[in-house]
Amino acid sequence: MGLAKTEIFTDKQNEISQYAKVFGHPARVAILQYLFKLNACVCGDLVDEIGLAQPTISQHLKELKHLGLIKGNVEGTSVCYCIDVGNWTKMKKVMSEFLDQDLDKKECC
Amino acid sequence: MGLAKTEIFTDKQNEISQYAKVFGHPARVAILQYLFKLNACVCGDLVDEIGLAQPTISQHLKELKHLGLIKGNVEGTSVCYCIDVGNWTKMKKVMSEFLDQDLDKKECC
DNA sequence: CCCATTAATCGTAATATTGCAATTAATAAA
DNA sequence: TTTATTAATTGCAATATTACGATTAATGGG
Repeated sequence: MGLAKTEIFTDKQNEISQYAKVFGHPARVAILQYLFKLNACVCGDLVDEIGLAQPTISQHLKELKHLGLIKGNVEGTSVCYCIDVGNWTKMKKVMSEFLDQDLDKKECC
Repeated sequence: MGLAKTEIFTDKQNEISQYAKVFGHPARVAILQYLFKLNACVCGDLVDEIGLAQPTISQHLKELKHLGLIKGNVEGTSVCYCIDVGNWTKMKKVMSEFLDQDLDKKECC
């Protein structure tokens, strides 16, 4: 099939997995880390920084933008990307709630 | 292609994306949440709880086990699964480091 | 206007993922 | 030993993802 049966899961479960999915590729992780590191916006030197072709980077940026984790601003011929702090914070709350579950007496085997 | 060029990324970036990838499907999120909720081990009532066929659940469990996030214990004809607390903690550290980056002055657009 | 620069989009090939029916393996019960 | 129960494995179809070459916007400089 190749497609997840999202309708049988809760909105929260789908939300968590959507965020996780976008982090599920090292290129997108690298892009986000680079945007954080620069402390300022970056354009297409992501293509130089990461060793992937321009269309590939563009595609990854699109997915990050689609989830709202980054914003893009046109500056002349280039486009400046940066973290969307508000949405990043929202995402962190959702992911933390999932990751930080009570670990007391969970093992039995 | 369909395959990520993992060799051009750091070990950390690949580690983060691997963890994220396994959380990138609502069924696996649901399985983990259920294991947390029960406060004890579960066997194959995951098949009843989640609405997917037994082979499908089995496959998802395999992926979670492969990353070490859950453990399985054979008990008679059934297998009891539970969270691997130690590895879950390790994973949390890696993911938190990535998610909790400094958000000060990151936006430009 | 013409050309250079930059990034998005399109098309496509290779591979991965998801899901399940059918089967197999493993153990327990009778 | 036979049978029932449970879970893993196999095989396969449908779809998604990844990557990139080629092309297409879109803007700026001359």
